[in-house]
Amino acid sequence: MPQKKLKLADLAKLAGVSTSTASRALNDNPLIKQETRERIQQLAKMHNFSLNAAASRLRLQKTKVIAVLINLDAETEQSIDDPFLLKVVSDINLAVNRQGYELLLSNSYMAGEDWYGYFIDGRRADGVIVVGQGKQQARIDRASEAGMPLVVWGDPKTEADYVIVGSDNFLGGKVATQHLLDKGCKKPLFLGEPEHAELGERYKGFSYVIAQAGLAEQAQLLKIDITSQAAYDSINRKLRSDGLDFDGICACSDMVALGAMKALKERYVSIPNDVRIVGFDDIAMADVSFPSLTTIKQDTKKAGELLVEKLLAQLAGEEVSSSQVAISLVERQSS
Amino acid sequence: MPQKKLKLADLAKLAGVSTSTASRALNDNPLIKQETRERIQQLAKMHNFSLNAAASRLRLQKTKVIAVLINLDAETEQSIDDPFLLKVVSDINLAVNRQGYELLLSNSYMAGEDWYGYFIDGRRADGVIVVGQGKQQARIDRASEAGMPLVVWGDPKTEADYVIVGSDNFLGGKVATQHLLDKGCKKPLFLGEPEHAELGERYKGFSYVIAQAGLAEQAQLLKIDITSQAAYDSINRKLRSDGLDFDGICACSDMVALGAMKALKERYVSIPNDVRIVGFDDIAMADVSFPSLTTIKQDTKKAGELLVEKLLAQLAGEEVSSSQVAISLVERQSS
DNA sequence: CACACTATTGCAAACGTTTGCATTAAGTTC
DNA sequence: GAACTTAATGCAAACGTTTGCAATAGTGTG
Repeated sequence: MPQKKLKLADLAKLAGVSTSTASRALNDNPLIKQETRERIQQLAKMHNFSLNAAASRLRLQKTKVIAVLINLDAETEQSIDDPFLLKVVSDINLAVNRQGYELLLSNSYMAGEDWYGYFIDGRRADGVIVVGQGKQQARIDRASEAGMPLVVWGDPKTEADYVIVGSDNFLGGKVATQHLLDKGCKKPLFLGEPEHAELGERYKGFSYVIAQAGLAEQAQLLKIDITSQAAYDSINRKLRSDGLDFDGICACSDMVALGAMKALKERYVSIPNDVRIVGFDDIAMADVSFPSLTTIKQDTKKAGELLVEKLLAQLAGEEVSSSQVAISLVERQSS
Repeated sequence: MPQKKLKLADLAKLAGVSTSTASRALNDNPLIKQETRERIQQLAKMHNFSLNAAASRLRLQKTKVIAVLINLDAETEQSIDDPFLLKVVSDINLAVNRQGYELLLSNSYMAGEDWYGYFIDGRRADGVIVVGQGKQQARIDRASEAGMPLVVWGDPKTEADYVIVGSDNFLGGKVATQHLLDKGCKKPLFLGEPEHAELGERYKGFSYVIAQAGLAEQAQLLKIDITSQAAYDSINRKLRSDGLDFDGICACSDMVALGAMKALKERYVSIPNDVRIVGFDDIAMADVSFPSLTTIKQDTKKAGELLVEKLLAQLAGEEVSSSQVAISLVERQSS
């Protein structure tokens, strides 16, 4: 069996120094002679020594952990399945690691009501990144007021007293819509949920371009839940009741776009000839679907880095503010 | 600003008892009078008190944390993007929480060479769940030998001295292939990587059914990386060079199946009339694609629960063994 | 050589829990 | 009422780090 866990004191004894010296040596403290430092570090490596993180955290009052809180819808402790959100988490993970922090994956189920108490007082993490457009506004506000280091992935334009990082959704909506018009659409349809913070901005972008082009009369809005299933159902229903009274779809997400596409294809509506479609997110499937999906790409990699950067800056006591990451149009076959 | 963090001793003072009593009360220790217990628990809630996890872990030598290690391919610190793996992680997360544990999301980049040292000695987690068919065999073995509580998501049939949970891939391959034959395929093609543990089992299942049906001559194997892009490219290449010399595809994953489907659709090969396709995993997209994809569903929810259950059993000192979760055929339009 | 300085190292306290053991209070038995 | 049991609580040590301060050794100066 693995011999008893080596603690710092043991390592120090092996090296013939005091624990203090060993501790400092491992942390590359210049107080310790270069030579001694290296010797101890080598020794540590040789013996597969690792510091007890619990002890270290207790002493330092810092965890070197960032919690990522995935905002589940309501209290239905369902798992997330939106591939885009998972991608965001994955990119945050990378950024967190690159900064030498660890990632505690959590959700509103674990964290309960009092996020500040749970994460910060509980010394589980030094700060929190909230992912997911949730109904948890109240809890976020409370945690933020309590002084919890916090960054949210969402719509940066939202008025809030905490830092938000997200795409320029308004611009995204504009670009997508303008692209549809450039391709000749006369009767565009917005498919999504305008009440929602981020999606609402996209809708505003849509409306703005429509108004500029003087197409307000011909444009439509189809309010749906943001799932591919809902998109599929509602497009189906609409085709049955109204017929094909649109020639372009600006979808609030790729999953929604794909759901809509499926409904159209089933009814032999040609894409992009009869209807052009633009999605949002650029998930992996956008490229694989047929026809491949034109979409607004969100730079999740950059976003992950920004989120972490800003959180760390907060921890360092700096003043930080919300910011946007660029979006870009990825033109494929569906338009 | 939030008043100074309340510690257990403070709470005790407020309640007029000793720290020991307070501690026991919060842990519902029957040594303490019921009435006192309730009083203190209420007080704790009132003051939003939470225990310092770092201190608690130090004292208990337990973390109540489970690490999930995502096996990145090689050292290319790339993020994961396979939606299926992310789904697995998400379901593990749920199961972990349900058991009152927290989830540390990690990867080979953070954990370095010596997993035992990093997670266990380092008191970062009590046990580890490894996700993802990786090349990290050596590290897994080493950690397992060192006595690290460990469960792996993979192919349960693999000979190993650690516990593996996964689908019955052999059966999955058989069911998928049989389904193709039932639908009338005469010239089936397996699309995937037979060297790979899990995928290899699926291929064996494929081969088994083929042999039984006496179709060994007509069947083919197309070895590819397990990405939709590789599938798309290789099917394209094959169509160009060999023409359409197959009438069914047994794909090793849904992403691969979708990539293949795209290539076929682009060349106006009719699905399922000319070629029938069966995928593996049942990711969200399988239902949304057009035609929707027949596939072998892996029960990730059940798998997540099993993984966690077995890990906790190990922690409790029980003897546990590998096991399989059921698979099921989800029949859709592509066949 | 005494002095002041600097470069290294060690001592010991503190971080906030949990728990074995001792203690007290209350109840029971003869 | 003494002796004994049981119920409830408190004392103090321990978990393994990190770090302010003290101490020592080494170096150069007048």
